[in-house]
Formats: sequence, C-alpha cells, structure tokens
Amino acid sequence: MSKVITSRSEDYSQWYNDIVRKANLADHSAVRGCMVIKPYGFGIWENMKSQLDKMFKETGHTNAYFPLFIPKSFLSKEAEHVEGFAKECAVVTHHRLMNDPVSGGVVVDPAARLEEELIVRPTSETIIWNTYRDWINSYRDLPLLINQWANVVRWEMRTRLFLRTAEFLWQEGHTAHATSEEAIQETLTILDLYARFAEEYMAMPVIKGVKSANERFAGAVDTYTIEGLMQDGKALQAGTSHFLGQNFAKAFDVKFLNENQKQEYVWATSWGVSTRLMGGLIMTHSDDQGLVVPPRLAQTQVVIVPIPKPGTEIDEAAEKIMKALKAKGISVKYDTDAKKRPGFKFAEHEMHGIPVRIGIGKRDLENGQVEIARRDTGEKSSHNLESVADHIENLLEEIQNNLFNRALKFRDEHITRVDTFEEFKSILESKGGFLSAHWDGTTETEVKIKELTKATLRCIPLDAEAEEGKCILTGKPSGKRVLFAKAY
RNA sequence: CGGGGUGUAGCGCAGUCCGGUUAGCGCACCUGCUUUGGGAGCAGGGGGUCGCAGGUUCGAAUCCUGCCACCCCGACCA
Repeated sequence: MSKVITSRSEDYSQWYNDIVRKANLADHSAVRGCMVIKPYGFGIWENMKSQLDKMFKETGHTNAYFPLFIPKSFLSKEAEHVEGFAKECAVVTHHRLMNDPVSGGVVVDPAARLEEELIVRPTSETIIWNTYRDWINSYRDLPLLINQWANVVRWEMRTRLFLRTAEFLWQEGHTAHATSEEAIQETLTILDLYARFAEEYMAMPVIKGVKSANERFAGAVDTYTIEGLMQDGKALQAGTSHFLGQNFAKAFDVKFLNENQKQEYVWATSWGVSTRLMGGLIMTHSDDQGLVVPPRLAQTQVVIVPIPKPGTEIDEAAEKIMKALKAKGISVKYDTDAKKRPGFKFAEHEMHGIPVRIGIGKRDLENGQVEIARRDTGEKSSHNLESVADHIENLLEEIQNNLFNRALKFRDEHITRVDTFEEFKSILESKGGFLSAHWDGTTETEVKIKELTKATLRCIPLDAEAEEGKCILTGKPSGKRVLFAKAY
C-alpha cells in the first residue's frame, strides 16, 4: 500500500493540508485566502450547524439576517471596536463596472464612486446594534435573543484552510438584556452550550475560561472562551462568548424604558463559532490513515463494502443490514462500485473517516457472519448477521465515547503544572500543550511571556482553584493558576 | 506586510544551472480482456497557452523585468 498522506509526526502542517484536500473537505479557491468547501466537507459542517441551531432554539434564540455591508461610519462608533476591527477589511468603493475601450476588458467606472464606502462585515455588532436601536423601546422588548448564520470577511495576511481563511462561515449571536446579571448569565449559558456541543458532538474536550484583557474581543467587557488542544500540542480557540456591557448600547444609543419608567441603556452579549471548528475536528481525531469523524457528525455512519463473488447472496445480506440500520436512524451506504477493488475502498473510506465499515464476502456469509471494522481503533471483528444492527448501534456510541475519552486523556496528559520560568520554557518546547502557571495578572507580563516563548495566555479557567503562588516571570503574588500554550 | 521556498496534464514530480528534435515520468482517466478478502495485471489510448504579462534571441519551460498564487517562518487574527 502506497503512502497517500504525509505522516503526522513527519510534518504536522503537511499532514493537515493533506487531510483537508484528500478527504474531500475543502480546497483553495481562485480568490486569495478563500476556500471552496467541497460537498463532503460541507455535509459535515451542515451536521454541526443543524445541531448547534437546534441547541440555540432550545435556549430561546431565533434566527435573523443582517446585511453583508456595513457603512464605514458605523465601525468607528465604538472606540475599542474600531481598534480591533477597522483594519484588514474588504472595502467596497464603487458600484458599477464599464467596458474599457482601450483594453477591451472591464474596468471600474470612476463615476460610480460611493459617497460612503461600505465595509464587508468582519463581524456584525455595529450593523446589528444600529438596527436594535429601532427594535428596542421598552423592557417588554427584552431580552432580544437573535442569532445569524452568515459569512464574514477578514483580510488575513496568512491563511490556512478552515483555521484562518479570508472569508469564513459562522454563526453570530447578538442579544440585548435589561440587566447586567441577565446578560452575564446569557454569556455563560452560551459558553456552556458551546462546550457541550464540542464535547458531546465533536468529541473534542475543551476548557472553559475567561480571556485576559489583552486577548479580549474589541469592545467587550469580558470574553469567555472554549479552548481545545490539538494533537501537535497547540491550543485552538474554538468558540467565544462575549459580555459587552453597555458599550454598544451607548455607542448606538440603544435605550429602553424600565419598569420604573426610567430610560436605561441595554446590556449586550455576542458569541460565535465558525468553520474553524472543522479544523479542530480534523486535528483532534485524525490519524495517518486520514480523517476520523465522530459518529454523531458523520455524513455516512456506516459503509458496506462487498467482496464481489458471483451470486446474489451478498446483495441480499447488504439489503437486509441496510434496512435494519435505517430503521434505527443510522445512515448507511452500500458501495457497489464495480470498478474499485475492495482494498481500494477500505483505504478510501478510512481516508473519509467513516466510523464503521462492514465487509461482506462469501467466506463470512457461509458462517452467517460479516466483518466489522471500526475507524477509531482500526479493529476488525466478525459478527453475526442477524444481530449486526444492534451491535452497530452500540458500536457507534462506543466509538463516539472512545474518541472523546482518547482526546480527553491526551489533553489531560498535556496540561503541565509549572512553577518556574525555566520549566515553562522547557516543557513548552519538549512536550507542548497547556502550561498551568501562576501569573501576576498584568498585560505587561503576559506580553513579555509571549515575546520570550511564543506562548499566549489561553484563558483563566472558570474552575481554577484558589492557590497562593508566585508569577513565573516576575515572582509577584498570584491567587490562581492560568493556562498558557502556543496556539493556532 | 518582512524573510525563505515553490509554480510544468486531475495529483505527485523530472527537465531550468549550461536556450536547440514532436516537453517527459509515476499515479489517476478512457477502451478491451483477465481479476476482485487491504490501494490489481497486461495491451492500447486521451489529456499541456510549461502560473500570468512583457522583454532578449533565428529559436525560451529554460535567460531578464514585472505581476499573481500557494507553502513554511514571523507580525495579525476566529
């Protein structure tokens, strides 16, 4: 068998790129920094999306849609937001093209210059809060719990498929509340929702925490995050939930009349996860045979590969199994392509990460059995034809759990408590992963650590226990440990 | 945007230094036959503006200039 993808240990970046392309997830487009998500990859994204959407609706949110374009002046209304987002944006300056009599091509019509440029949204806080001003008058209009599924554009200098592309797909929730407490509660509700989704569906363990001032979203009072750990020991920020205080309400003059007939600014949150989750999914589970997809997100959960022999008994057995699996709501495909040999199909389906493969050949069938191979461990076993559907139903659950537990074990083994800066640097270079360390709480120290080690402060874990200690860099007192790591 | 690298068929590459037949190889693709329990074998066949645009030359994949894209390392970020 020839090697199709680069090994993880050999070149992690190349391995990642190979999986994205060879498992048919995505590819580069003709536009700089943008990607084409292929049908197979998009199907997995759609599964993620529909589950998240269901969870948003269960927590009282509804979907809406706001414009792609944001008038330039909107971006400058919230001071910190400008700092963070007014750069690296795509800008629309004209609204018409014309034929060029000289070159015969098409040129921008100079007469069609816009009076005010439009920014292609890098995030939608400004256009949404400008709209909320008209929607909110009284406490009876609150809370306003809205989500939108959209694309956004950030003109990133350096891009990587799924992890950082110039255009990406995401959901962004924007809520308005009457009180600070309620908005903070919303922020945390969403953080929990994201963590549950990551762990229960993506089988990707995450740490819930709060960002330092330095890593906070531009315009937020507090930014909460879920942080995952990839197989190369680097952290991935997988989702964020922001408590925005009254910053945007003040910037866009969004007030409501409270029960005591007094005007107040509303309290806000915003939160989002993006197609970056696809990158996290790939890097959490996949191996040198290709993609590994958790059963709950797999487009196809089971594939049946016949070992061709004359006669109809193989087809009959396959039909029977498919019927039983479909009755249980399990998605299954029967790979009858006569042009490909079984060995080729095995490798191909492994590359695509299909959780369970059933092999049916004459040899097994004579014993009333089929061969079952699981993608997570590669184990193969024979199983009785009659009860195969029940077995697979359990097996899919087991694979889902095993993927999570395996990733959890890896993650926990890669959280190292360090008490000196020397230790910090040496563990970071040798083992990687999260470093649990004391920090004096200043941005200055955080930036210094980044300059010296390339590690960033990922988060202050929500469950961090009180513990007296000394900052690993400055020796100043600290009340709890925080997590550092190199990150994507 | 700074440093380094790459761009030749769908994919992976040789050829470029030192210009010169009709631009080659492996995989993939098409046809036929034999095969089919871990990426099949044989025979035949199709597919190329050599990233783009200029320039030098009798002649450019090859030399020169500019541009573009991708990869890696930085800075920036979900």
